[in-house]
Amino acid sequence: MDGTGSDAPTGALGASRPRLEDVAARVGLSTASVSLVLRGVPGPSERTRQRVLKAAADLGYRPDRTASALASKRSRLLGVMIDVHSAFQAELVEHLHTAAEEVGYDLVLSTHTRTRTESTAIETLLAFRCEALILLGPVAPAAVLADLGRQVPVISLGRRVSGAGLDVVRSADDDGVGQIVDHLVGLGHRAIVYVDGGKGVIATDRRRGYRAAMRGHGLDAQIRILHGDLTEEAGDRVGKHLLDSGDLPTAVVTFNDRSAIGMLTALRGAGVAIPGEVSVVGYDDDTLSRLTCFDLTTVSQEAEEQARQAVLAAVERLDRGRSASREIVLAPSLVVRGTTAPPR
Amino acid sequence: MDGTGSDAPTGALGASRPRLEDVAARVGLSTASVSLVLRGVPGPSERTRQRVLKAAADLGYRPDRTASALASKRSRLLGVMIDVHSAFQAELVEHLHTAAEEVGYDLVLSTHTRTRTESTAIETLLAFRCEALILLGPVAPAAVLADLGRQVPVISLGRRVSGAGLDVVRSADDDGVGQIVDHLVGLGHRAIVYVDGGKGVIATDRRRGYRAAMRGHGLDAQIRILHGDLTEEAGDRVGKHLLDSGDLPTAVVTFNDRSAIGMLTALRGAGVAIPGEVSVVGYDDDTLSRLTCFDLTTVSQEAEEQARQAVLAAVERLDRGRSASREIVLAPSLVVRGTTAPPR
DNA sequence: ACCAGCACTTAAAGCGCTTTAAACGAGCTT
DNA sequence: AAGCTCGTTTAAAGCGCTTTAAGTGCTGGT
Repeated sequence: MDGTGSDAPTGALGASRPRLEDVAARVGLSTASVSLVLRGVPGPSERTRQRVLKAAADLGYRPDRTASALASKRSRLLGVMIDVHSAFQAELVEHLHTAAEEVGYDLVLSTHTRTRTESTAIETLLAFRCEALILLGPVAPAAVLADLGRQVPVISLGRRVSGAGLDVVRSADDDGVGQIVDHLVGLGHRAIVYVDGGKGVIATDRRRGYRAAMRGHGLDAQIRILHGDLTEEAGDRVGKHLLDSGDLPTAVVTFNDRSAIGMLTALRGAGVAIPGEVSVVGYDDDTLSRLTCFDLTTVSQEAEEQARQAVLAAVERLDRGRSASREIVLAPSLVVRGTTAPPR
Repeated sequence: MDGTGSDAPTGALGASRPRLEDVAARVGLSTASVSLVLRGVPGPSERTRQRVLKAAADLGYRPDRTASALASKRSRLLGVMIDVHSAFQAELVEHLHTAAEEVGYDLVLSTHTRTRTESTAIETLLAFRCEALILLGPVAPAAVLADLGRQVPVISLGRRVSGAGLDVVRSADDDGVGQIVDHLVGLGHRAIVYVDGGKGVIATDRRRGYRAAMRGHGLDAQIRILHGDLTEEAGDRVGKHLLDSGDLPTAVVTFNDRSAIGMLTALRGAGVAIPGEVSVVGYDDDTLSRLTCFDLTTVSQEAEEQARQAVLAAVERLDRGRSASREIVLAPSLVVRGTTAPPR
């Protein structure tokens, strides 16, 4: 150790690391044998296997993905497009990682942001030669996704895409909202307002779920949908609007947890007791919603299961030759916390 | 369009896409020329250039990163390790993306989670042959990072790492907290409590900043530090503790915005007017803090500038041969919003 | 005419790995 | 002794690109 504090490598790829050939030379075998051993392909004798493994370890050999991808024409890479700002998607990524690892694939993440479009993110994934793409809540038109799906297996996670030949893994959003309404009605609520989440496919499903459930309980007349979007901001705004209108419902259901948190803050800030005077419910079971300071009743989307199913769908196409598209709809589950109670 | 909904590719890499050779054949040139044109290397004539570009476009040619990385021994990839759960890091990633793009590099993201250690995340990055690593708030011991830095240029973003030969880009955390204290004292506060953020390097710096600033104002006797951590949970807990103690200060400074939000909720929930009775300040200028429902006074870390500097540091090492390590310390800036006011 | 110099263009040798067909011995038959 | 099989190993041909030295055909100077 020279401790000069300035001995970091400067060149492109640093000192050349050991190659397959170096390992082979060390044990006096061909690179072919070493390759077979290292990939766990049956063939080499036990003795060879041990010697190779030892040599590789001694040399600190680590295969070069780039080279093996090129040679094998398999990258064993799944491309994941995310919105790096979404807490829920962050959670999905975590589960995708473990699921992919279990089946021997690696993930490459690409994010779309205000300054980076969805298609740029996808381009990047394609340039890495990902074998399949898992898109989290893609917003691109179905036709575009269908096109993409013709080049590479595509799994849409969270968003319904009909007739595009893609695989879809999602949870039954309408059912989720239905469960919320059932829960509230069960507590005795009737004046249940819904704060909408915009014009996306998911928002449509949830809104429909609200309508259907209200009608199912004979509350057609009580259906009341307020304009909102995906942010805390929207919840706050709608909350203030409700307060101003002087026509507070006994329960508010919002498109997602973020919106619910805005709503919560607006109402509490105005001295409204929750759940004493008004019950509030969100959707997503966001990390935020679990905090004791919010303690929000919400709906869990079973992130782990969705992730597992998405990876499974990819593997079925890649390794098991499935070619027909599949849609997997999971049942969401209500998580009752502290923001719901019988109406006063 | 056959619209059967089941025509997605099933094989490993889908139908083989056009190669350099195909483009070359189409214009009757060698692959060498095409490669030169496509990479914008000077040499080919204008006429050739045009024809190649057209042919490539017609064929929908997209270079194979894997192959070119292998051949050129340059991946032009920067590895970024993030904690996918952090909103602030998400923002950094966004800026890193644009900064990297400007200098012709691409990013590969790897995340560490509860189930995926920091070193696994780094291994992945290395396997992709990233030319430099940008680690967001790494927690590994300095010695480990120093070791890594011997293999590949490493930039620690946000965390101070002394004498390990790495580049560091961070903001002056002590100064940031100092600015907060100055602001509060300027408003007339004296009883200013600090809620700590644990035992990390960053927490240490901020705590020190608080102490120094208090002393600077002759408020040694008022120094009061409460145990906390990085979560909303902690803020909430400490807030309740303050309420119970019956000894409310006139201002509370917390380690980060998340903690501040917990604090805010706890105090408001107990009917304490903010900023009327107590002022609250966070740190990070988190997306959350900007919401009208929190409207938190906080300190901005200049995410964009930090990202730009980190990429610059990498490029200096990779393309400009710098070998001495560098530490870039940016000045944070106070963002005054609605949770601070003169004491009652 | 001849060659130097210039502007382009290209053949060919890899990059570090995978993969396939072929080679090799050793142990069996017949 | 020739022929077979079987288990193990390997030579060699790529994967799709980059890169370098060597080519080509010009022009213009002498």
